[in-house]
Amino acid sequence: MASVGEVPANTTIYDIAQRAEVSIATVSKVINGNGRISTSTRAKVVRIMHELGYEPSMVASALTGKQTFTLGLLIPDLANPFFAEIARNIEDRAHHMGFSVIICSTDNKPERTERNIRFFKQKRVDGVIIGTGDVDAATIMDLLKMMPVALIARDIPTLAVDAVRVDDFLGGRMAVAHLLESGHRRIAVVAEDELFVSSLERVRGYRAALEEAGISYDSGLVVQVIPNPEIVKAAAADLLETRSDLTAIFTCNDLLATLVIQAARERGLSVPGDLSVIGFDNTLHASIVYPPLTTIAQPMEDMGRQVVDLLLGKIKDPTITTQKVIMLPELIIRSSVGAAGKG
Amino acid sequence: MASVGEVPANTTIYDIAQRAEVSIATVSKVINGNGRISTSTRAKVVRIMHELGYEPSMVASALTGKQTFTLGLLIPDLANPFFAEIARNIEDRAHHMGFSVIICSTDNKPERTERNIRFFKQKRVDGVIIGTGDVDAATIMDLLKMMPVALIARDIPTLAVDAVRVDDFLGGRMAVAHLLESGHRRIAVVAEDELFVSSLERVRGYRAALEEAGISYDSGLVVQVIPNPEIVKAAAADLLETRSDLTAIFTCNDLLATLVIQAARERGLSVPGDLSVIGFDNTLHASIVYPPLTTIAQPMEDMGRQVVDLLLGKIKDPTITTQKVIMLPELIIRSSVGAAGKG
DNA sequence: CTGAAAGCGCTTACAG
DNA sequence: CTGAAAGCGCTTACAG
Repeated sequence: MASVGEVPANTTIYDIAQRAEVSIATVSKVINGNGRISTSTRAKVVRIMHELGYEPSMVASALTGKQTFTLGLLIPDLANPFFAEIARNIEDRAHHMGFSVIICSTDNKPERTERNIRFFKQKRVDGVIIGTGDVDAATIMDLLKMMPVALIARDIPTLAVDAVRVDDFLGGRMAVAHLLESGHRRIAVVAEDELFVSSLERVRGYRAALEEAGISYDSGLVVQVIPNPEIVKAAAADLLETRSDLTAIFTCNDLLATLVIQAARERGLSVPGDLSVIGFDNTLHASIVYPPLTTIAQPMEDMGRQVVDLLLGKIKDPTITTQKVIMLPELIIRSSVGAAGKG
Repeated sequence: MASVGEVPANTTIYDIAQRAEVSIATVSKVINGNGRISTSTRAKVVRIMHELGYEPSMVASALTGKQTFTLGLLIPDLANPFFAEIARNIEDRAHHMGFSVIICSTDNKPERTERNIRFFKQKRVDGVIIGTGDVDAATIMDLLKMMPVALIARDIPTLAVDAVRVDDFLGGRMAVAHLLESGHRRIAVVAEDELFVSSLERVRGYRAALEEAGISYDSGLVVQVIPNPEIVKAAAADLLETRSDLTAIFTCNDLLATLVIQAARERGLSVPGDLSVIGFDNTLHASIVYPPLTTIAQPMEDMGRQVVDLLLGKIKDPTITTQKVIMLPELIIRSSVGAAGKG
């Protein structure tokens, strides 16, 4: 009963003004709750807006020079559980603050990235969050001329741009330290390709942990893959074939961990009996898979909230200080890591 | 080198017109590729737009009465793998057709749903796709007065609204038929609550399959849960405890299947040795979990593409015929179903 | 407390 | 082939 069916769908501020016998300026003021309006006219206007089911046009108000209250989000793939969870948390926080978000998956393909960035510009989004690895410093600087930008789950340290990420180096180090503590010495690492800068950092952490333990680096134990299930499994199978001395593998995310476990199982190895595997991210996957994954957790909820808050801060006041927020990863112990020497 | 750094970020059509020594109407025509423009002026305008790094404002062009080239998408939860994959496919198709999509997760909470729908109206999206179960017929009819609507992965058969979904009834029947063929007779079903209408249909399929096999219906074998991991596992444990005659369970989605398998394993039951489990959806999960899930596949890619095409068709021509597209599910055999009577 | 008027950056007939 | 002008639905000083 709130809306009268006969009224044309595209009711405007003029219709409201006319019926309420006030000016559109007055209507605008009650909509936005600013200016001094008498209680009675306010009530009248509100009632009429309600009766007509009027919804003010954000496109018109955006044109008037205000914001679009829209954020752009660039991620590699929405179907990737980690980015789906990140996107969900970003969405939640943005909505809470009155912003909507346009999510774009790029698959790390330059032409898609470029297209989406142009799209964001044309849409006049108020700011953009970048979670893909294929946007270079020059592109970001260019974008920064038009609107605030914030990085999520990655960073370009040399660039003055807000960023929130987990300490990937530390996380990688923690993962390998846990493996070392469990007695493992021959430890491989499976990482994503260089488009995922974070993977590189995690591998650095892997090297640091080994070094600290006095274990010499063996480049044959480092494998980089593109995130395709078949390719990952093949790479893992190859690794297990050629390096039978392996007792543990650190995989740079949970999905890789799952695939590596499958590859191990297909070769008759039990996890963690014959092979220990530790993941990274702590997505929904980690707890649902068998065996449940010991992994390094990223605080995805905090990260999503923080990156939105940083970006909105910049939107409100462009002169605010740029920040690099680095969150601490956390070791989550489940069942995919066992003591060495049982195999 | 395409853009000149000194130019203010907010270049408008007036700036282009001025520098190109033409009218804004002419610039508008070259942007949109309509009207007759001489090759030389076109070239000149294009060059200047390039030099100034000009991107036309979609908010201004939207206001002029055209479209916003934006779609709204309402789903229960972006972090749910099924909806993440659906959203990804919708995004891909929409982008391909020049539209962006605003994704909103509602968690099936009425206040969120209502808020998001109002948001879509204010944003003047060109159409909305609904994949949540909590939007009733009245709300949809109301929304239809303002813009085209299409349903994904659900339907309200009595309502004249475009919809694309899989045949849930048939899928449920196929799942249980497969279990029956494997010799199972005592088969339970674990479904989501009634907000997921599709779950109800799948349970109907379950009943039909049993009936056709001459097995009488046992309401104690039907359990409904809300999709919370702990609750699902508790419900499954309870079911396994009280009904030790069970040899198979049909779960209404892959996530439930995974949780049921965990619950079974925690009770010392092996899958499929002691208990067979068949899922639904065929998300990424199904192939990644252990044991890999035998499940009923939904053609998510086709569904995403189709629902976008239906909606865009309606946007282009509102008088076009409304369609209910029902896709066929497909049985995907992996390893979670075994022959009965081994336990 | 209220309103007239200019302006946001485009598109679209219409005239030439 | 090109341009002047009206209009899309708002907001924002400014005046009263």
